[in-house]
Amino acid sequence: MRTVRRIPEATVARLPLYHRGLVELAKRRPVTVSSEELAELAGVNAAKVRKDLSYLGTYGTRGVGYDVDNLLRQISRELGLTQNWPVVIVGIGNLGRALARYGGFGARGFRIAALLDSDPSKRGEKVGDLAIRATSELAEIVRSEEVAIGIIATPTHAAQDVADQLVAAGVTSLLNFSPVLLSVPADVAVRRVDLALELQILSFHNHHRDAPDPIDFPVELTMGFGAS
Amino acid sequence: MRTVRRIPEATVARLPLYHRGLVELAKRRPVTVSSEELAELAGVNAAKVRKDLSYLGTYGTRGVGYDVDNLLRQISRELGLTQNWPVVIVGIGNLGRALARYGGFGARGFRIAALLDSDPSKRGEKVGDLAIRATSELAEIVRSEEVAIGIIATPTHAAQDVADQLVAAGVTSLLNFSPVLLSVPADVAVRRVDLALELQILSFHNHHRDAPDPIDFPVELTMGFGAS
DNA sequence: AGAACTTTGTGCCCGGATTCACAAGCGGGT
DNA sequence: ACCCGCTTGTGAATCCGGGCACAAAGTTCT
Repeated sequence: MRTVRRIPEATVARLPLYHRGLVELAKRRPVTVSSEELAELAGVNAAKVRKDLSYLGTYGTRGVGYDVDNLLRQISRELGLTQNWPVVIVGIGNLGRALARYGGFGARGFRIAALLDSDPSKRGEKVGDLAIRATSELAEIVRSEEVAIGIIATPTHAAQDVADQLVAAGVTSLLNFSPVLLSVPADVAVRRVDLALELQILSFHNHHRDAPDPIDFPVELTMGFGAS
Repeated sequence: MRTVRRIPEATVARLPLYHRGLVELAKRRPVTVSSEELAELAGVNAAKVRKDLSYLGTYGTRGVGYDVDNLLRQISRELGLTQNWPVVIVGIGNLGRALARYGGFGARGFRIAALLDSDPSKRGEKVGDLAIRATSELAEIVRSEEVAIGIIATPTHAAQDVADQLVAAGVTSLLNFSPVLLSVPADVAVRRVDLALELQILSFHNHHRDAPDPIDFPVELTMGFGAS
């Protein structure tokens, strides 16, 4: 085992799954988990679990499994969830409002620092226990609260402009709900959540289930994704 | 070139990107696109665009590019977007409401057939131009409207139960917004959108940007994802 | 007609990720 | 103290997807 290996992106994307599985598990049974059980919880292969966890270090005990509390701590540390990241939500329309009221963030290491919208008529309106503020306050808020993550829930046409403002203010990670491709400096991390895109992928599978291309034979539908 | 090749899952996930790019493009300039331009629009490599499109058939013209209208038609056909898929949304809380009012679905081949919620006090309430109905009507609605796609926006604890009901009613594709792993028959396609998970991945990158593990050296941050 | 240029379609290689399979290591029982 | 059973950690094989680079094929210009 090496000093500290670089963690593959695919593994990073699964760590939150293990994290959640362990949180659930910890409520019931604060002892140990085997890679087999954890794999079950996360919906992946047991060997993958072991390899993923081995990137974090050697925290398992052969013949026994992993100590739940310790593993949870290690994953949290690796994901940086020991600190409470402040996030700002820009664009308080239907989606922004829903995100603002969504309880799941607070429960998992994130704190909504501010809600911003460019529409003056929304100014001051309360959503949950935060008031909507002007986008002009963005830079000031990001600086004073040390916000590192920005959520973009604006209409499509405003997304790039908002992204630019967020980056200029010092935000280094963006979660983009608009269906456009944002152009940002290479050292800014962007993740996009595109709802219509997800439906279109499902549409593809529906379509090819009912009407497989004539020449094609009913090939095994490899639909393990999503759950996997 | 073969008869009809199986389309790789990775390609399927990109077809919607090309689709959107082409829709935008078609508004301005109804002529041809090169793989280079399309790659730019979708944020991917030009060779990848050509390879992806070659799975659909040979629709390009060497020395010229692809006919925008035709390509759009072919991609739509492949994704099954020529028909207007009816979808039901189950769980009309913050998120369900936002999804119900989100205009993006209708614009891209989907029609919201019904909004369902188990809470009797919401029964009949209008969201957009649809009234909220009882989950007991689910089976009837799915059958009569031939709904193939279900969106689960319920609280976490209800998600599996709702999934079971949807599957029992004949829905073959699920878009799951709850952070749990749904267990469904192998021939049902599931995609999960987990908001907290996305933030946790961003958290990882933030964390490892500020405080790379001491033993580790500041390795090149491979953050092309999301935008790529 | 032919040369010069453009852009597709794809063979090939490479790197990353998944999975298998097994040796190494730990605990419990005798 | 030793053996047996269980579970981790990881080499090795495989699979899949990305990207280069180039031949094939079309267009335009002279």
